[in-house]
Amino acid sequence: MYEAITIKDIGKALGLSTSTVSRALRGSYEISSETKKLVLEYAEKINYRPNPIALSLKGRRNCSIGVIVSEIANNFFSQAINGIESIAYNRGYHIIISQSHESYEREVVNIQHLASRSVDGLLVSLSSETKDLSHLMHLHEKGLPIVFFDRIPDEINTFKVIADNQKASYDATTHLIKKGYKKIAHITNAVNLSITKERLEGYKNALTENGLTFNPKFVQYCNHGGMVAEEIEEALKHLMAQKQKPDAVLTASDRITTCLLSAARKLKLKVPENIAIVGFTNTNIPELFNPPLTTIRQPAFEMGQTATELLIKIIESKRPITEFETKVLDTELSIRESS
Amino acid sequence: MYEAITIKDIGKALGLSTSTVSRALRGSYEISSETKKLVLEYAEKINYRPNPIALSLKGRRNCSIGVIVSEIANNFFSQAINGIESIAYNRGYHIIISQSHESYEREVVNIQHLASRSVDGLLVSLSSETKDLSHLMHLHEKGLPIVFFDRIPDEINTFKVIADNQKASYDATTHLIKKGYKKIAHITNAVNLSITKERLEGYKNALTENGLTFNPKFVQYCNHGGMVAEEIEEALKHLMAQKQKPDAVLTASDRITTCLLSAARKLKLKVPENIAIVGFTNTNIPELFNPPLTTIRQPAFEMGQTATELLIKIIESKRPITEFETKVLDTELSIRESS
DNA sequence: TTTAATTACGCAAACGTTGCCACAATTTTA
DNA sequence: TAAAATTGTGGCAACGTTTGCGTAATTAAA
Repeated sequence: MYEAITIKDIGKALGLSTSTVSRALRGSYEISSETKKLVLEYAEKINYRPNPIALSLKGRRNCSIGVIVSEIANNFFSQAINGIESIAYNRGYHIIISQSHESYEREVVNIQHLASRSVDGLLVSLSSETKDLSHLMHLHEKGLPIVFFDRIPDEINTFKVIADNQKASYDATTHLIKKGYKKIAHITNAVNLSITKERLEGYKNALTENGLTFNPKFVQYCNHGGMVAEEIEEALKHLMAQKQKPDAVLTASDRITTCLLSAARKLKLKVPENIAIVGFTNTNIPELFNPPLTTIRQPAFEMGQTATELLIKIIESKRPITEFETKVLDTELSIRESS
Repeated sequence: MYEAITIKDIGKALGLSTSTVSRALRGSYEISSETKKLVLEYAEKINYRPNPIALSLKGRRNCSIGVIVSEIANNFFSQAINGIESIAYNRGYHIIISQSHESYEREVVNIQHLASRSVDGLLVSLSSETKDLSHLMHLHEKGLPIVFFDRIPDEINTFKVIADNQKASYDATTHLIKKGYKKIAHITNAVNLSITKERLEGYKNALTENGLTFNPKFVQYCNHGGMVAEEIEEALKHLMAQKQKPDAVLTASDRITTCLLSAARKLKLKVPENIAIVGFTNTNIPELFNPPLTTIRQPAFEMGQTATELLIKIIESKRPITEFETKVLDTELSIRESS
């Protein structure tokens, strides 16, 4: 369709074979400098661009990175993607973004699509439904570079980048306790996500270290991670229907935090008088909410950058890397009027 | 690297030639039903997936759509992308998302990358820097299906999908006038964008039809469309430094709207007492702002859906389509306390 | 029974590129 | 002066798939 210029056309025009042209373009030492010059100049003139598809077929790198996240309509992920892009662009890589919408099936399909289009590496944040990792394990074993960020698995040994979730929710919970709240609930993501476990851990630790007992009924899991507003409303209703009503909530994701504020308003609960809110969110405008939100901000941009640097390191490494680490980045607690 | 199963492997295992296997898989009439069954079952068993790269090289469709927007960290675009995906997924297409970050150069590079990876079609919303359309024109002439949405060009004749921007800002401005505001400013996007012109037009019309004179000094253009917060702050300062100070502002994009609210707060301006705000934004939570925002909501999801349906129509059409139209979808004005 | 039509399959080329091997021409070494 | 090494280039296979053409075997028509 787009009859692009090929190496053949150049060869024909210059009376050279395709192999000579190919080598000339790649600057091979076995081609005379006159021929090289001739080819290079002509290629430049007619604006020749190698066909990446043909290169992929040949199994060469094509300088593209696949990214899969659950939702781009999420401040954390869109900021992380911007971080990813900022590094990728400078290093000459293109990124291809895909969403799982928290669906295991979509995750599998999209990852397979990316792999089959032979991206050079994958940046993955798992969907909340994902329990079986064989789709990724398989690719990883075959040598496809993969770096996980935010929502990471235990089973695969590679670079991982996360925020210090445990410390973040420990600090946030401690802040609530210091403010005098004693019945602190936790509305969080799907139970199997790494971030859920880490954040729950920090929350628990803060409670017990401050002499409060952990009440499992105060933890509400949202399988859709806030994508379905009703879920959060239900969670809040559940909490408020208990004889022990919470006086504060720690929320574990961008959407859960805003949805909860919305739900509280619907249920005519005043924030923070009836219920205080501290939440993980990467919104740019926490102070514009009513009331201004106390937030835990993840270093999304930096996480994206770090993950990408590590991925490119694997991709471009001469020898297989066997020593991996998990980078843990600090979060930022900003106290405002919602708590 | 990922030694995937090929048609050759199937052939070898079943004692058939690759051509027979290929035809059997595609259900060709010249293959006996037994052979077909044999091949199909075996392929299913070993989970054969055709290599999309090889297919692309052969010039066939590969069921992928390239999407380019300025920023995914923008409610309008992320919702539009979700609309795009909802249709694409059902029709068996994958989408590949790319951002221009309002940069002409990035737009060109990314579009070329998408085209060279042989996507079947392109869904484009122009960057605010884009004036020269030759990169797209060229692809369009070669027959690559393209559908524009939101930020559309005049020069290329194809399907386009937009919101009724003119009516939207006409109605919003009229609303402000009815509320008694008389000095209405307009903070908008880069001057060359289609949406900027359309929205300015509606704003002007509303003013003149209500006996107010249009004051060019009341229009502030933001080349970064709100991606740079300082830009909006500057714009507001400019407006408030005039002897004729505005008493209301119509903002023309997601980020401009929220940034303006933020800037107003910084400048100790009360909303709506000192300055009323009505803005284009697709935030899910306009009522959570302080004050709740009067918004013009674009049907982002539907726009994405419509654009995708049209694109697939072009892609799958047997004969070239020559009759194109521009779909105009209605917006929704929701009046809240900011005006 | 001979010829024609049909069925079911294989061979090989093509897509754009790379990389191994071969080979002629030139230069160096013995 | 013959043999060997070097230089610059072309030929060809390969990546995975599709497809036009050829053909053997079977069936139908004459």
